[in-house]
This record gives sequence, structure tokens and C-alpha cells, in this order.
Amino acid sequence: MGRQPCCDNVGVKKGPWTPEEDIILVSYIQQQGPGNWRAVPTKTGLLRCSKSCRLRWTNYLRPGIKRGNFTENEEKMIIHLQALLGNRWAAIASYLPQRTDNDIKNYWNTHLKKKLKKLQGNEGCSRDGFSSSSSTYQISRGQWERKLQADIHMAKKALSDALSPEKSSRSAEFVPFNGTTSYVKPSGYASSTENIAKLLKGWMRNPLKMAGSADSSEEGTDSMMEDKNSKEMTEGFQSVLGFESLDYSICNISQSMSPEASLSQDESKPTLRAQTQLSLLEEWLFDEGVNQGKDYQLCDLGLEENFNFF
DNA sequence: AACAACTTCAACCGCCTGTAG
DNA sequence: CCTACAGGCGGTTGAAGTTGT
Repeated sequence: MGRQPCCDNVGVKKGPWTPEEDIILVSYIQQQGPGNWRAVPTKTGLLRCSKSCRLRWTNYLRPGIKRGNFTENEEKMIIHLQALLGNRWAAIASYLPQRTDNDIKNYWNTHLKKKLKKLQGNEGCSRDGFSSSSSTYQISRGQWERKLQADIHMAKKALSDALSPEKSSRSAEFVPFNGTTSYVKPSGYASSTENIAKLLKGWMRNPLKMAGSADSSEEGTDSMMEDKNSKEMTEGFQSVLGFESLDYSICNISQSMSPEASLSQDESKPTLRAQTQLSLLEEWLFDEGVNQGKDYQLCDLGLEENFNFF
């Protein structure tokens, strides 16, 4: 049959986005909300294909994205989730709402892969080997995936709520989850979504003055604000997702759900079943509270050896 | 200083899935 | 049920930046 391309390539611009294009895109999404990407190029006049617009928004322009170095905890989570989920970056990214799947994927390919490889070279222990040979791991993984799916729904809902036009555009500012408004300092042009939002306000007031000034408008913003904002965002999500708990004793969760039950889950109808899963998850998280302060417990997965390098 | 080799990451490509008609 | 379409995803690419010689 052959799929049609998402857009005819005639007259479609490729390559890096310019500040002006970003402003146009953000302006449109603030008014219309994300979605209906096919209409975006025609309605905004952007010479970009719809996929490119969506990617630009989801990976760089949407509020709440954290750029820069990954923390040790984030690294651990990525490695852990990658071991459980494989290269399902979108699913992994659901646990790190401030990071995009693209970011995580890049980080994995450029940093973590090497780290693990080096480690394997040192210890002669194949990560892939354990994943295919450990029966305990195989069972855990199936159960885990279901739990993760349920949690992903919750993460997405939280994110969606936070990003919904009703909330974000009416307030005219992007407000982190605790309600504190702050802007972050851009480390480079493409790195600051909040900055784009602020730019946009100025752009709407005075388009000529603002054009092409995206790089410099936030120079000198206190970098501590970024840390604070980032921390607040993280805490906000953590409270929703139980991140802190995920950092500890991850091996115990699989015991709270039977394989039979988990296998019957229907991912396309998450409501009731997801709630059931979430209550189990909550139970687990509650239990985990007791375990806080312990180091990673990867006993069931046989992973502990691989985390010694941290 | 100049060049090569290596690394990073934004963006693209093509496939898959869900869904409306 | 079939088809077409839109959105989403993961793999890959290549330009830009960095490091080594």
C-alpha cells in the first residue's frame, strides 16, 4: 500500500529551528493547545512538517523540560528502567517527566551504554546475559511492565493536567506544580521553554522588538532559580509518581501482583484496572517508605553488581 | 595554530498503532 | 472488516562542538 509521507517535502524547511519559528509555534500552541499537528504548519505558516512541529514542541518547547546534566538518581532510574523495559524510551521518559524520550535515548547511547560496557569489561558480567537467562528477572519483568504502564498513565495524566491550555495559557505563565512561578536561565537558545513563553508575552506586545532576541533576553537570570525551579518541579512529580520510592528497593514490587492478574491487563482501558494497579503501587510505595535510606536493592534482578560504579 | 578524531545531541526517517469513516 | 490518516515511537544521521596530536 505504502504510506504517504506526513507532508510533501516540497517547500518544507529542515534543520535547526530558529527563535522566530519557536515563537510562532509556542504562540499557536498557547492559543490552541497541543494536538492536531497536521494543521499546525498551515495555520501558523511555518514551513515545517507536522512531525517536526510536534517533535520541537514535545522535546524542547513544552514547559517543564529540564536540560543539562543528568543527576545520579536520574542515571540510576534510566539504567534500572532500561533493564526492565528495554529501549522503550517513551515509557522510561514517563518516569522522568522533565526529560524527553529523545534526551534519555541520547544519554543512554552516549553515556550509559559506555559506562555499562566498561563495567562489563571489568567484571565479565553481561547485562544482556542476565536479562535473558534469569527466570526470576523474566517473571519480575512481566509484572513490572504492567505496573509501569499503569504508572505511566498516571504520569501522563499529571503532565497533561499541568500542560492543559486551560491551566497553562490562561495563567499566561507556565506554573510549576507547586504553583510557584519562576523562569529559568537558558543555557543555550534551544534550552529554555519557560524563556520561550516569556519571550512570547513580549512578542505579542511588541513583535518587532522581540524578533531575533531569544538568545539574550534572559541573560543574567539567577541560575539558582533554575535549580530551585527544577527541584520544585521534581518534587511535584515525585509526589505524584513516587520517584523517591522508586529509587529504593525496586525488587520488591513484583511480589504485590500476580502474573495472572497482570497478564490480563488491558492497556487501552486503563481506568479501573489502572486504579487497581495504582492502589497496589501505593501499597508498595507505602512499604517503601520504611526502606528509605537503603541503597538500591536489586537482589531479584541480579543487578547490584552493575551499580557499583556509582 | 591547524588538522584529525571523537563526542554530543537536535532533528529526521520510516515503521507501528489507534481510530474514524 | 477495510482503508486512510494522524500521532507516536525508536533508530539513525550529520552538523556542531570538543579534545587530542
